[in-house]
Amino acid sequence: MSNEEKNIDFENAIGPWLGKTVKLVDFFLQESLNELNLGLTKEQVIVLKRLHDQDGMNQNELAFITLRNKSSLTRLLTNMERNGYITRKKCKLDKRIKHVYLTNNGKETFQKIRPILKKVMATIEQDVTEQEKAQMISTLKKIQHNFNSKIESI
Amino acid sequence: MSNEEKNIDFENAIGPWLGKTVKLVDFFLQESLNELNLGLTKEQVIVLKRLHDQDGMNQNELAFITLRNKSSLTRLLTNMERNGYITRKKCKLDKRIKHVYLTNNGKETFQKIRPILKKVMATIEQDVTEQEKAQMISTLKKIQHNFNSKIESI
DNA sequence: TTTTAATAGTTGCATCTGCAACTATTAAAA
DNA sequence: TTTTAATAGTTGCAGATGCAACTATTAAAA
Repeated sequence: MSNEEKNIDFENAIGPWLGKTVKLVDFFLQESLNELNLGLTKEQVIVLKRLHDQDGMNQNELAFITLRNKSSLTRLLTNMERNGYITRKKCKLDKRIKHVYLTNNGKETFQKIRPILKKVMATIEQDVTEQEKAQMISTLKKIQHNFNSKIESI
Repeated sequence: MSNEEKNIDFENAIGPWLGKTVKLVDFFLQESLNELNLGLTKEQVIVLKRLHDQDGMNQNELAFITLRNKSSLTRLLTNMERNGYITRKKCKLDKRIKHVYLTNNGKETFQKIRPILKKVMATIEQDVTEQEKAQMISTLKKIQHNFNSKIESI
């Protein structure tokens, strides 16, 4: 059987295993959030987390740090603003820019979901040794580098 | 600083690194597909791949193997059928079931995207040693097991 | 200073997604 | 055999996403 005709093997490749693992983690995170009955999505939770770390980021920064494009973030924030988790304030010095802040409700809500985030992250690393963890992150960085260097060279 | 107040550290945790890596891979895959100008999405490509491996699966099996729920698959297939990549045929023995087949166009299209899939998978594993790869997959399996055992116990 | 270019954010459009409720069909229980 | 339960797939609803085109504003160039 020539190489051209050989099936692409998803069972022994890193990519599919990565994808499946992330889907499982995402499912478990969303499942845990649903139990709180706050109508929160996992995407909104990441935004809450990032704003908790650094309140007042502008939308550009927030889009970058949460790994989505700006139009997607716009609508994510619209939903979160409607639900009272965040507010947008136009910058006085540069009226193009909007800074994003947690409301009190947003801050309180983050405290409610914090244990869930911790639980999910702990479940991921359960029975994973420090050595495995370091090795995993190292290889992930290498993979990211592989793509970043390809993308930048376009 | 008490443990309750400590920030959740995304930089030294496996979860966020996994998520970021998968997003980067997905972006690169979609980017590569867009260059073909076939209007194909990465999700559709995975369906083509799975049907290429095993034509005629029913929707339930296809949903399971592609890691999505059945309603999501229904609409994915609707789009792919509209674009002439697949057909659905009602099973005569059990009229609830629909088998899904690649059309000739679907088969030809898969041959066009096969090199892209190979390229993406090769980029992921570029400069990754066999030892690293085995270690990575082993740890990913462990993580999946952590969640699967939690989910099953509900 | 006027023109041009870059930037921040929004919106239209199309797709993907999950949940819950629904239809149709088949299998199991009474 | 009639009733009940389970199964396969679809649909309404709402959210997330990316791309391209758009507005408003600011910065750079002529």
